[in-house]
Amino acid sequence: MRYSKQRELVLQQVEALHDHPTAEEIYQNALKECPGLSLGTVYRNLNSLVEAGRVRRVPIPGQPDRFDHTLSWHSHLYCTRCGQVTDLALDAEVIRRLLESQPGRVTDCVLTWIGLCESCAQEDEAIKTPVAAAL
Amino acid sequence: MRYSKQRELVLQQVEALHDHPTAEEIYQNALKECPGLSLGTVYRNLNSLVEAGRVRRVPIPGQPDRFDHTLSWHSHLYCTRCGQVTDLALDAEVIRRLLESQPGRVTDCVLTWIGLCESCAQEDEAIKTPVAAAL
DNA sequence: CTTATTGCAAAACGTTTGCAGGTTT
DNA sequence: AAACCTGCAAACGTTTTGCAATAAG
Repeated sequence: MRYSKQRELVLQQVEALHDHPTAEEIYQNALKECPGLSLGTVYRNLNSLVEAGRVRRVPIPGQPDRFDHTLSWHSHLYCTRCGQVTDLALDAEVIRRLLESQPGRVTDCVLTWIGLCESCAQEDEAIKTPVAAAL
Repeated sequence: MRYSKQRELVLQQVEALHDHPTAEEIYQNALKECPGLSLGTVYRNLNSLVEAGRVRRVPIPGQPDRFDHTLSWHSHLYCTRCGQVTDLALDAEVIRRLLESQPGRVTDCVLTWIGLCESCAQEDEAIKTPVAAAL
């Protein structure tokens, strides 16, 4: 893999944006520092960076892929209210038990939680109980 | 939700095809029994059946959605060699520990294993060790 | 000088949607 | 009759691709 200004910039963005940006978000941010950059190049570079193991792809059902600078294994919570994706650590022993219980030759595992993040869960609670919120 | 021949047929197909068919596969099979059926209708009905809880959607990263007649919670293995999706039971205690450890208000969880299914893992082994396979 | 990488635009892909007409209740 | 559902085709959002031009080694 040859050096390229564009790929370096894409990697920088993924490492700078810690909120699991989409390709489009990475593109919009990178554009500020490299006018003329094209979205296709961002996609191509994200693919090679994922393949090279420098970046992780975070697939979210029914949503565009996100990208993660954290390389160690963890799970994600997709909040259906605010759209935010947050990292969730998992008990190491639970992971080991999961991995050990699998037949075949597993190379990867995608674990995604769907629901409300902590702050949306709180807000939602407040909305559901307006009386309590007014106190 | 009103009765419709097309929706009934889509449901039948999901229940008949136990290999996690895609919308396209369901469409192709249903077409035999209902010529003139349209793909859009299959998508619409799959969506309403999922919403009604009669069918489960199985999202596979980078692949079209699959649909599952099994309603109880389980995980899936996507074989990157043959493309097959197989059900994988999970230890109930492990699931409970996973769910309990989550913050926010989780409503669903998608757990997908990526790798080789048992038969592809075997074949792959045979290819990698041709001498052993010849014995 | 060779070949990877780029920007651009077009296409691919899976899926949704608007509409006019047909079905169910 | 009112609502729902259909087929059709067009549109959608995300991602990939073919191409000629540019940049890296």
